[in-house]
Amino acid sequence: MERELLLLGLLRQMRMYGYQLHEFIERDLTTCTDLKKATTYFLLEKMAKRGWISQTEEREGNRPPRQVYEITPEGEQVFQRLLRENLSSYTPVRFTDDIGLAYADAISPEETRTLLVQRRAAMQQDLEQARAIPVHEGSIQLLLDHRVAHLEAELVWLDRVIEHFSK
Amino acid sequence: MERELLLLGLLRQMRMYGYQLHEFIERDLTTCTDLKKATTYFLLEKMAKRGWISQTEEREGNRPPRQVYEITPEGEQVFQRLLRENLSSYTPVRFTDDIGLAYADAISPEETRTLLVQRRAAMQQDLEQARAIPVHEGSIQLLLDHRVAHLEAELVWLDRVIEHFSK
DNA sequence: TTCTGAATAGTCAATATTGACTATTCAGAA
DNA sequence: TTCTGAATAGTCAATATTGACTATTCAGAA
Repeated sequence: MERELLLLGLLRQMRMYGYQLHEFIERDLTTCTDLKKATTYFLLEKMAKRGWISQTEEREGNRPPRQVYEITPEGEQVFQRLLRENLSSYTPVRFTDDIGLAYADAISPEETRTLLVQRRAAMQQDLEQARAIPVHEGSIQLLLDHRVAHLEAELVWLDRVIEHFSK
Repeated sequence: MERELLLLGLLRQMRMYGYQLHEFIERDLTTCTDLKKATTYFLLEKMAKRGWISQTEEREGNRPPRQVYEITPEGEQVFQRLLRENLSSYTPVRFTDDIGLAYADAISPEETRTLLVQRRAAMQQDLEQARAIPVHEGSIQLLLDHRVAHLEAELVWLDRVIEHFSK
């Protein structure tokens, strides 16, 4: 239901069409979810069927008509419920990158170390990118802080791991 | 491909049947992935078709026959490739729980705070559970350390967030 | 001996997700 | 004016994932 919450929350701020929603999520909400375009359209269709959102065909200039989505009162109810559910509960993060670590004994410590140093560089770069994002207003800033805090902790941990494979 | 790496890595240590693999993953590798039973069987079937693993029907006592899976030389090649790929690359973590935070302005700071305090309790409990796990040997310990380090950083951040909604 | 509920081992139809494609518009270069 | 490649807006068939179910065995209680 997180993806639904995500879409409802955006539509709550303003009516939008699928492409627009996907663009926005890709640009500003990648830390929360990885939502592909086709999935976006699928979810919008589903939520429209359930009456959470309404769709209106609209055309602008010469462009072909677009489905513009708007949240319904029922959708607002669902949003309120999902929001409280989300805020009050905790979903453990999955570290898919750790799978390889579990099998690190399959190759030499030296090679593991070399590979992890590459990983570290990518992480460092991501951290720098996160730090470069200008300060946002409101609660969006919390997400940005989260990303930075998380990556800093990850780097500390990864350095310990690299150390572990350096003997 | 992470799920495939996960399964290949386990089968590399010993031949197993689907139920066994799923049990093991559920018990010891939940931090890495959330792999449902049905998906496990689907992936095993797929990898068998691709020749990464072989299946043998076996029976034990009165029980109905089971498909026992074993890694093939080709599967070992794939494992080696996937392992190096995994170790050298970095996949940003997705914080699905942050979606709600992005929309926190939809409800009062007081209620947000109350809800987040509940979340904090669940997180704290998870941390305590993580700390209670006895020390493992080898690289599995790295994953446990990771979980603890991560949760500690998360708590620090969440406390700042709760602070933010306490004014 | 019979019953019951947990553990074992899986299947299947419904649902969700994705990569790769189509089709149009538009801005600016040639 | 024509061409080209990026941006816009979406679709669709193939693939992956899941919840809810079936079916058997087994240990111990009654």
